Amino acid sequence: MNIGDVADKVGLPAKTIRYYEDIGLVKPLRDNNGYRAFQANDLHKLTFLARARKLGFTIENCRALLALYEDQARASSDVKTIANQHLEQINAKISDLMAMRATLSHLVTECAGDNRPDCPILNGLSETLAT
Amino acid sequence: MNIGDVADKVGLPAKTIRYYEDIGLVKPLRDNNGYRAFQANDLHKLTFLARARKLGFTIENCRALLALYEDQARASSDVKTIANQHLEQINAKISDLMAMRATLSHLVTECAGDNRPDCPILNGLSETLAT
DNA sequence: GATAGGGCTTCCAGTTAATGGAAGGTCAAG
DNA sequence: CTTGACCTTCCATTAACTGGAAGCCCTATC
Repeated sequence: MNIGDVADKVGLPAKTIRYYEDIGLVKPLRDNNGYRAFQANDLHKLTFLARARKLGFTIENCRALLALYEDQARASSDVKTIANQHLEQINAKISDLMAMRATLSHLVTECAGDNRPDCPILNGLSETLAT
Repeated sequence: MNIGDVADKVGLPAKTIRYYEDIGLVKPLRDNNGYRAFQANDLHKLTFLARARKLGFTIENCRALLALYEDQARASSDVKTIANQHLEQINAKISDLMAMRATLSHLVTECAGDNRPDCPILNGLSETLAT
């Protein structure tokens, strides 16, 4: 299967698939004309990658997960460890963002948002923030 | 004031302050020896930048906010618009992350995490995700 | 006066995960 | 045989820094 069809099937841009080949995540065969010839196994891996990336795993985590995915003798605990670390990072990001939101929405509600120059948002950014 | 002292005061690495000069956010004077000589106004701007960045504003947003900050005739509504757009982006990111967390933690709770190879996390990533 | 240290300077390269675009080869239809 | 849609590679760019090399400057100590 050519790259365009693969892109449609797995929901990744062709550019991204070429990039994944560049960094060694997939190794499609080549036709005589030089076109990439993707096999069923390549499609599985790309689908796997698309989903793992959508869940926010880094490329390096994806590489590790893919290796485990292909290792029939893997221990599920290895996978769980990676997933749990990632969950912790997600939680940390959510906390960060919620703290930002609290501070910023507090500033926004205090701002009249009119034609006058007096602005609690700018004041809040220039004075000490009660974070 | 030299860059090291400024870095300590405003809580930004010296590297970052030089970078901010590179992209035109601050324009410190220079001493005869070529060292940057930061004035009180530079410190205010850098403090402002540090706080806005900590709230997740992009550099370009910071540039716009800084311009408004220095514009005595600004309308507070201009600031509020930027802040509100940013709030929306924060909310969108939080939603994204919470969806990721839901899917991933579901997969994780189903995984035994033992020595056996059977792993619902990898299965979930290779099959269709119930996102 | 020599030297050692710490701080300062510039400039170049690398990070993440792609994305955009140029120049050019290939294929199927009409 | 030409047109248009694919495909190829390669280079540059994105955001916001960060790391490191090579080298100047300043102060203190021997």
